[in-house]
Amino acid sequence: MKRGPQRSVNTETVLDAALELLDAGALTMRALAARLGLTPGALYTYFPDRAAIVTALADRLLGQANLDLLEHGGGSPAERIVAFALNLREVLMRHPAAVPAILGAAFNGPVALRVGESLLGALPDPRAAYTVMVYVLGSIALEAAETGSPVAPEAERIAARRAAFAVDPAAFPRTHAAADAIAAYVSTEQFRWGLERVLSAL
Amino acid sequence: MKRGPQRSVNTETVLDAALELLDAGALTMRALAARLGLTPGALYTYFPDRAAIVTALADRLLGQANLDLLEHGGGSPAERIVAFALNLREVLMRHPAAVPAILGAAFNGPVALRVGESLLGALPDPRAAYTVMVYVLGSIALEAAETGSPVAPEAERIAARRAAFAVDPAAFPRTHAAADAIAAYVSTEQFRWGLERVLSAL
DNA sequence: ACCTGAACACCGTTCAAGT
DNA sequence: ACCTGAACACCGTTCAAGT
Repeated sequence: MKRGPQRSVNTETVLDAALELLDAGALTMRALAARLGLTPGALYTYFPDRAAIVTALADRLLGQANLDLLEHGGGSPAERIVAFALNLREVLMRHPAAVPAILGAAFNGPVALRVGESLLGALPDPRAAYTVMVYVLGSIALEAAETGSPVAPEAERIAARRAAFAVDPAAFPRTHAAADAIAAYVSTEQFRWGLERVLSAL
Repeated sequence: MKRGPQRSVNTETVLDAALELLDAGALTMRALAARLGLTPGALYTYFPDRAAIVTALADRLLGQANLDLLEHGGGSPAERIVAFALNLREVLMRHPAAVPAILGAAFNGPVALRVGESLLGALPDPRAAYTVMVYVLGSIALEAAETGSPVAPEAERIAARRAAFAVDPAAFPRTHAAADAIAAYVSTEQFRWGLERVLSAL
């Protein structure tokens, strides 16, 4: 399962190992160094501190989303936004532990700038573009917050939510009646439904 | 500025001190104990671990929002949702360091259940209600992520964003042209504008 | 430039023992 | 029930010294 120490260490191999550890909820400078066959202090040759590693990871992950779907995809601007958003959600939900970092470093990184520029191409009003970003990143953040690693398939996660859901029907009648829909809050269908509604208003 | 150790320690006084430390970005069990005139181990009489303190803090903060605005306020359901959302944003933005915890513990706490139930009263379709929650919590999370403590007034934060904003106009023409609007992403006006658009589609 | 060894200044949590 | 003292098993970061 685990690979041995890397042959040659560089910025990229440090990030590779850091992402694996972050996914496992065990990203410490000491664990990272050990995995690379180094002493903790050696890491400071590659990054100034731990936060810089996490920021670089966030930008790199954002870069794995397929921007072509937004820039050169088929269909209307709204359809291209939906396609890109679905892809971004898929990419980020592979690494839920990294999502809070992306929220934090959201718009400082070089990749984030490109995404923002392309989004303004599809949706020229910046207020509208930001509303979409808020919805997409907010959805992913809420979903990631309750997801462990490794990420279970969506159907399983929804079933687990449904099974764990128990509220007093007398105190919370509407919530109790909506249990099925609430369990499906983390579904692709809910994500798409909300996004399409939001886009229809912009 | 700082108060001395509390006279009598209980769950509430622990949370009071914990919130002050969280705001200062310095919530450690040792600092918390010291502020209460205790030894670190004594804290485990009140809470099972650090995470439980943060969760309790998140629920308590959510409880400071005025739910009456949503349940018994005047105007249409949409107007009541806007009024409550503005109030919630104000309450949470007083403690930006606590916001990630609220995102995480969003819907486990007792107060969160009450908020959800009331929201379903104003917006009976659960998919629509969740879309609103995503927008509101997403907005607040993005805003909180870039805010230090203590929180500067909104006008100052926007001016600082505008002053710090510099992108290559050749590489990012649309982003460059939208600089003023982008600086105002964290404004109350942007928050309200987006929320009203979202509500209009639901 | 890259890395080690060792240290510094911290963490959260546990637990026997006291009151 | 509440608290201390002391320990255990960790952290991130720095830095002189080596290559």
